[in-house]
Amino acid sequence: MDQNHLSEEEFLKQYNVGDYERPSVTVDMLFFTIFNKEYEDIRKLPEKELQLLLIKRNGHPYKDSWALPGGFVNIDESIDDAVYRELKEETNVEDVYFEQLYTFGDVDRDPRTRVISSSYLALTNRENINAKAGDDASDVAWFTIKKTDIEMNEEDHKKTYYFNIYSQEKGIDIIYKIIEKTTYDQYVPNKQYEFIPVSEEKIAFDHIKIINYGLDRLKNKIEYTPIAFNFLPEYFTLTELQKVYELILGKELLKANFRRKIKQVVVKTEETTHEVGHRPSSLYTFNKNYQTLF
Amino acid sequence: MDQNHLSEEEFLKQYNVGDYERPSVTVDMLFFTIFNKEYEDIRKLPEKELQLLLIKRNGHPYKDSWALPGGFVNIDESIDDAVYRELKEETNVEDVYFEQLYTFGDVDRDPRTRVISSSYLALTNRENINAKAGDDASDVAWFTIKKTDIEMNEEDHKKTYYFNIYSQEKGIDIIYKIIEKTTYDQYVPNKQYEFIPVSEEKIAFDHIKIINYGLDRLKNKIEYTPIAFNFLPEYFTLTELQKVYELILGKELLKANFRRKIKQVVVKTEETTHEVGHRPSSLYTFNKNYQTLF
DNA sequence: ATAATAGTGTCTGTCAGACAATATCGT
DNA sequence: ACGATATTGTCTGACAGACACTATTAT
Repeated sequence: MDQNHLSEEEFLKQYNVGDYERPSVTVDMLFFTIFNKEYEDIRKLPEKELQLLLIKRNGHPYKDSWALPGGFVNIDESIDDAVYRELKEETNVEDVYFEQLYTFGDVDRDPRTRVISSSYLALTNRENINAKAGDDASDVAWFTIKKTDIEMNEEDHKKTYYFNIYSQEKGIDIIYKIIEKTTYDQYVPNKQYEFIPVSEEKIAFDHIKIINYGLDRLKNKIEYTPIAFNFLPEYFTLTELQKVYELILGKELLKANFRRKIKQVVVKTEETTHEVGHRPSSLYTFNKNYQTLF
Repeated sequence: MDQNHLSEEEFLKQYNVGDYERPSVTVDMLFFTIFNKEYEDIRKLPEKELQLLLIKRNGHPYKDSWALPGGFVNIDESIDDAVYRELKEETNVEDVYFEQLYTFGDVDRDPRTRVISSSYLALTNRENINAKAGDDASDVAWFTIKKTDIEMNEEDHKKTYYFNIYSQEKGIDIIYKIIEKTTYDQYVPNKQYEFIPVSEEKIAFDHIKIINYGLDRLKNKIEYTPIAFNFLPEYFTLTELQKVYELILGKELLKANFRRKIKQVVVKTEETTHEVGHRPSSLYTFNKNYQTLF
């Protein structure tokens, strides 16, 4: 019995949700894949690119800007279910690794109304994906993501780099300049985003911030979890795996050291690559019984 | 102009939020401090305990159970602002480190209505805090948190431990048994919570899950960020700092090694402890110009 | 002297970074 | 033979874990 002499059952029966204003809750998805860019010289291995799925907005606000796919969380589905549903709706894939990133809840994120958005990271290899434009989108495209360091000041705890989001196929090039500063009183770096106008194309809402947040997570997690394997097919070469790591970490690795490191995480198969114009490579699989990663 | 021939300004003017059902959004706060438990023998150093603030629920549901402090996110405030406001309301502190943990959004979290909750970690040292019971609470208390390993099976990727939440002062003892399993197809361990009834007292909602999530984050982050310093006053001894680390990590550390490790992160002052019944210790401060942590 | 804590030196094994050397395929 | 990639061996320095030893205070 509570102070109104109601049992829990009675209380829930008479409970009224109330009609004060509630924010809308949405999910935004960072759907990353790795794209193999083939060379004309078949003896050379394809170059890998980190790509992100963006949709072109059909209506206001941010009309004609590129936004993360996503949508509202329905009243009768969990946040994870909403992500699952949206992934299936927009890309027709079901079996994709995803994880929650961060929930963005600033008041002025969306000029229409108050929107709180949980961002999610989704990773897969490029096969079987057919992204299609939904109601709210006039176009869908995979964008290559690249960061280029401009300046690194160790003493100052300051880091400046270009953030390049482009689609060669569509002829779109979007550039932001990002300045990261770690101040004395907080160890979470402060990030400042500046749009560099090279064309009319832009990233909608605060999505550039979310994209960068996702890249940071990816970079951290690849060091101590096996997320990298989500980007690759079941069988892959060690050079392919290494290139995934190099792409996410943004630096080159030494082959011998990399192989020593991931030895316990992969299993060698009898199969090799064929007709590649050079020494064939053994194919490996992910070792599901790895103890610790690295 | 969009498909209805409206400019962005016109669009926003006529935009209607719509009246479909929206979930409620709340924040739940994990407010951790470290408590110094003094010994009668003044020559012995106080033992440190990790403590968490919980409130006793006044009404249904989970009446008389212990819950995390928190509340609704208002329509005109950011999630962080809501946390800031709640922290001030419930504990009257303003200058506290906090960070977002995870947003829990299962459909059946709260029997009253659909509630999506962002959990936050808040850390401070115990001074100047006066928690008070709010409207929805009949009591507030600091609970000591302890984990005791029962079983660790390396091959099986299985870990079992007791999760003990108690207040000696109030004579309350709450125990859960947690089983963590890492299965082949996912590297995020699956956690199973079992309430061990030693008394009538319980943890409300899914808050035991949130508490455990926060402890995991704390354990991870203490290794590569200076969060530990939030638990200590401005000046502290290295033994105190080490005990904070031991508490969070759940294992003893070797003094010489610990000191070598944190050398660059602290600054030695001229001051020492006084009248402690043994050799006095130098007092140290956090070095704000640390380059990397460990 | 003893209890209790503070503070330092050093041995050892592990591991990451760097680099070198050898192997195998197609043209 | 050459171009391209595959695969393995090993030297070195940094660093974490373990342990031992010395120092200083109050009772």
